[in-house]
Amino acid sequence: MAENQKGSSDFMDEDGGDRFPVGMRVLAVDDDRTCLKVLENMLRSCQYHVTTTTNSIKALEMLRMNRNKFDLVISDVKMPDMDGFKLLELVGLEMDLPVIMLSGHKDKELVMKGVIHGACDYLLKPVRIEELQNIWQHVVRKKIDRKDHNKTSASIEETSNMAGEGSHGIGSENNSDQIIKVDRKRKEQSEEREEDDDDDNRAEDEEPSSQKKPRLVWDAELHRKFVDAVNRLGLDNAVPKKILDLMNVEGLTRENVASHLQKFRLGLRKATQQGNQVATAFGGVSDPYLQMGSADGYRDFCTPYGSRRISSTTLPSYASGGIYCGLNSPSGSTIGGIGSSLAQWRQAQSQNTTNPINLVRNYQLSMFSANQSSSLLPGTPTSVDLNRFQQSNCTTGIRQVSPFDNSNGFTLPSAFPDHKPAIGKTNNSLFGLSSNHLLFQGNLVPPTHNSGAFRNHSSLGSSPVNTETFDTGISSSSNVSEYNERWQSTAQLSNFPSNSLPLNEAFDSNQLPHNSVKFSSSTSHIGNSPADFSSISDNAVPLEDALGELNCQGGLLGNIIQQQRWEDHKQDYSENMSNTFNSENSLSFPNGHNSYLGHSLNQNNTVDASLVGQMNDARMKLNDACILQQMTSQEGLDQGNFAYLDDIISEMNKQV
DNA sequence: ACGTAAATAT
DNA sequence: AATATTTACG
Repeated sequence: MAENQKGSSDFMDEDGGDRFPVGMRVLAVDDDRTCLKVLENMLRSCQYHVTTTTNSIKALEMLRMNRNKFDLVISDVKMPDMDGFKLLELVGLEMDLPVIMLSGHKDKELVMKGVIHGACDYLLKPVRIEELQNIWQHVVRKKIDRKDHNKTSASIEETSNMAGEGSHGIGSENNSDQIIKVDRKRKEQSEEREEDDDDDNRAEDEEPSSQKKPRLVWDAELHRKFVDAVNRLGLDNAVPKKILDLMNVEGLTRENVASHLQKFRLGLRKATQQGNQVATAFGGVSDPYLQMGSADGYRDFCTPYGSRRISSTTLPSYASGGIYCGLNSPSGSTIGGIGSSLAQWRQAQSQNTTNPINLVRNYQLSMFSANQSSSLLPGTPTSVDLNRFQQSNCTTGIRQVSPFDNSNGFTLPSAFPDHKPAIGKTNNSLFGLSSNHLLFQGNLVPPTHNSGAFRNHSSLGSSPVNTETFDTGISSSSNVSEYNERWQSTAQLSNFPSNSLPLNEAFDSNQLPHNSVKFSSSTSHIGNSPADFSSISDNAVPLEDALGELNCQGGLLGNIIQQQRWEDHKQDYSENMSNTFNSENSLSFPNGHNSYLGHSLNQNNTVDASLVGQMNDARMKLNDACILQQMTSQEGLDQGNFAYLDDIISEMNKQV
């Protein structure tokens, strides 16, 4: 009756309860073929789905191989190779399935042994069908026990899920909480499945009595909490348990956190490593972009939706591009702002992360290295690191849940309720970035003068945008509007789901708050490309985020980032920078949409490879600088470390 | 309780 | 095939 299977999977559910015993999947084990046959027939008559085998070892293999494919095991006690007790023991250990022992002897000892080993019942041989008709109760009992256990051990929030048992316990509905469900043990699986007497295969229904823990997905919100917790604890004290407490997420287990922490640290490590590599190649490598892409394991860098990449072979070094990373100057009012406590920063961060846009960005941005972080402040992960991790996630995250893909049930608006700017302005002052803007200056960037340049242009649907203009390399004298148009289109094309809200609108510079980090690049006069590209993501983005932003923009548009503060020192570092900053004509560029540009670019072979190379450099340097900046801020060593920053800048200048 | 590595799931 | 998560273990 393989047909009944269907029902068996639901039998536990409220609704499926009606037919429950019918189709219950039973594995009968007995070395005595005759007895087995008899048993089988009786079980069948009870409407159970029966699978039989005369070999206990084989039985175990079958169970291991078909986890969740059996609801109950009924086994003879005395068997060669492996007796029923052993089987019982292993089953109990590995799959927590109800096991009924069968024996021709009623020795108290044996019965006791069976019970001790976890047998849920001990039947004496000859078994009467009446006895078998009720064995399903053990399945139910088991299930109930498990349920209770879970509830006590970890507050499983989804009682409903529990009821459903087999259902998946992750309520992704509310981004904030995840639910973990029943746990089970998993084991190795031997791959062979053998003959048995009759059928054995099952369709893969889901929830018999044993099942694995549902996979927890670390969505942005959850991760945000995680990062927040880690931040609060400090990387050194951030241990699973503490993090778990801080996160305060129902159903989340320490293991979950530990696991995530593991990955997190790994990401951190990689990041730093990568950073070092980059540092090494600082002046030479022409295509760090690609290197990073494959070297650090973060594939699809900036191209979460696409796979096309720019060929490294076509990446000549970029001569005219340069990067100026003038994080806030060591002097100036900003510094005062920097005084904000880490706590504040954290708050800001969390707030920020809460922002839909940021979230999106996080998902999209790729992570970049921050080499110096470790060397400068050993053991003191910087927020950049954390961010980096987040970013790394985005790459993969996108795969699972695209923030832009409504089909995933991931809804930006609802998922990220507005948070009151408890810290308001403080928010951005974190790293002295408050009220400062990161200026993006690049010679390759298209000129823009309309603040609304990046607004949605629905017309762009899905058709490929002409991006020949991206070939700008250095020449680019194409007219501004055209550029804008293209950028817009391109960006949009890949960025905004047709039905999504025009995030752009939200970021219209006009509507943006002041204290946010901004990226603005204005006409660049460096080299000979009068290109001008300015973007402002004015959304109270903490440095961390700003970094991400920069990474993307810098990487894609390849250019220079500068903070307003930079002005103070621009002369010292670069003449080119002068008067290149005007955040006025800048257009708002929605956070996180930069990567799309990259994507678009990638899709166009027309992109000037050199640009990419340069962008990478820029990005990396920017990173370094930012990190430094960050560290400085955190450590209050602004002045002291500034020298370093200078170096970085000088380095960048050289390139230019 | 931790952290790391192996096992699995996607 | 590469990652992300879950488990097993010391």
